[in-house]
Amino acid sequence: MMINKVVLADDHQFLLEGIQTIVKEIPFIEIVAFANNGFELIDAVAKHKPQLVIQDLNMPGYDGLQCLQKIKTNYPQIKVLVLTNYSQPELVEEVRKMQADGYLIKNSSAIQLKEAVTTILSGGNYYPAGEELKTVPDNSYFFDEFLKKYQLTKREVEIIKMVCKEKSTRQIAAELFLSELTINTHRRNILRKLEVKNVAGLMNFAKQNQLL
Amino acid sequence: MMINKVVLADDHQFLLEGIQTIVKEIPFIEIVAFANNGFELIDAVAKHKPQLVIQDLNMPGYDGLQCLQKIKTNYPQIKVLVLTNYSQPELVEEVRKMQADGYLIKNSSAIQLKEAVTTILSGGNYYPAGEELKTVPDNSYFFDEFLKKYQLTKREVEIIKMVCKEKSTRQIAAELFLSELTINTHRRNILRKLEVKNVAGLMNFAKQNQLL
DNA sequence: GAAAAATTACCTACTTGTAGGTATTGTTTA
DNA sequence: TAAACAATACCTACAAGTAGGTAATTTTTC
Repeated sequence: MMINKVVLADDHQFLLEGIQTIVKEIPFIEIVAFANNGFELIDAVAKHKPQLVIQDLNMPGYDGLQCLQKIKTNYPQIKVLVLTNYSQPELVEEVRKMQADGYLIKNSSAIQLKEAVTTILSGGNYYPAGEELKTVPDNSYFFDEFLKKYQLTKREVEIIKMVCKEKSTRQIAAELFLSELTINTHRRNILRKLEVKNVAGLMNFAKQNQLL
Repeated sequence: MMINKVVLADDHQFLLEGIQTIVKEIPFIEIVAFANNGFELIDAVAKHKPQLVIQDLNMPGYDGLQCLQKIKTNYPQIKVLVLTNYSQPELVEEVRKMQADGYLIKNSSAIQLKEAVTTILSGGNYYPAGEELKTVPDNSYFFDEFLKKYQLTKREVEIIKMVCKEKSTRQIAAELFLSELTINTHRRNILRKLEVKNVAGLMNFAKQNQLL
């Protein structure tokens, strides 16, 4: 079996890393390039002629749909798996029309991602059934990997989100029926794990990782 | 002279408002719809058949280029003015190829925006000369209007940006060669003007207004 | 040139966040 | 069933941010 070349494109650096750690576990796969925006993606595809492109929708420059179209027009043999935050059914249709070989919501599980990749590489399609699109349990994180990387617990992620919504320690404690001291501990652990030193740092992390 | 119907599209609510206040000062203009993403834009165009569309590139869902193409394919008589943050010359070419009638970097002046609109509505094109694309002085804000709305001064915007870069009051003071007490005052005024109560609120504002 | 606005600066007081330590309980997993 | 981890909670101390007041100086605007 030949080695399959893959190009990854996502404008969020940390997500790129998360996807990478999952994808490179799949046998017979080599990741040959990363792209942070549409321009880089088009360049990378032209340069490496990969078997598979895994790409985000909604990147700066060209966006994902635009890229998809370009790739499928110029290199119809290249497979494309589309990732997105948006679980809008309209988008699935657009993506399908443009001949993408698969579609995955970003917070799917690592297993689903691997399934999608192997299915597509062996010539199949990977589209979620209508039901799956709606039920996205908060714990089936595709970003297990990403959470593992930063060692964040579910509670910590929950608190990060609340801090980003401008809530104070006191408010968070009240909403979760916990002691302020507990929230304090969580906040301290969060900052330590993310290696940042204040709320601004925490929010920048959250933004870069689409936790918001 | 007939009234020209205009549709505005930008995914940043505050920017929509800023653009609106400028555009509605132009005579013989009626703003018939706003869109926060590509889907809404396409819907609005189909519904209102405007004379002019003013649209952001880089919106969620369809992006700007995609929308532009759809509009120009289905309604070639509709004029489109493209706004963008990116002063990438590659994009100008793409936009021009797709038959847009004008292109404007978002932090141009209000006067330039008005010029662009009137030029386009009287049948002309509005594209920046190569030079203008590079020299974007920080004070020629197209968002005078937006700043006016929140009454933010240049210094305040500067400090907002630094706070968002995780800098403490002390660090900001040191970098600007000012007293910490002064930065304190600025921060207090910023929070009051934006009607938020902590760093998280400030950052959410900055994010929504693309100040980062 | 006068008026208005922006920038700078100080004072005080209080609230919130950051940082270190430790420890108990419950849950997950090897 | 141990062992590991997550979640809870307390203590102390200090740093940083928030909030009110006032006011002098410089810059911008009319």
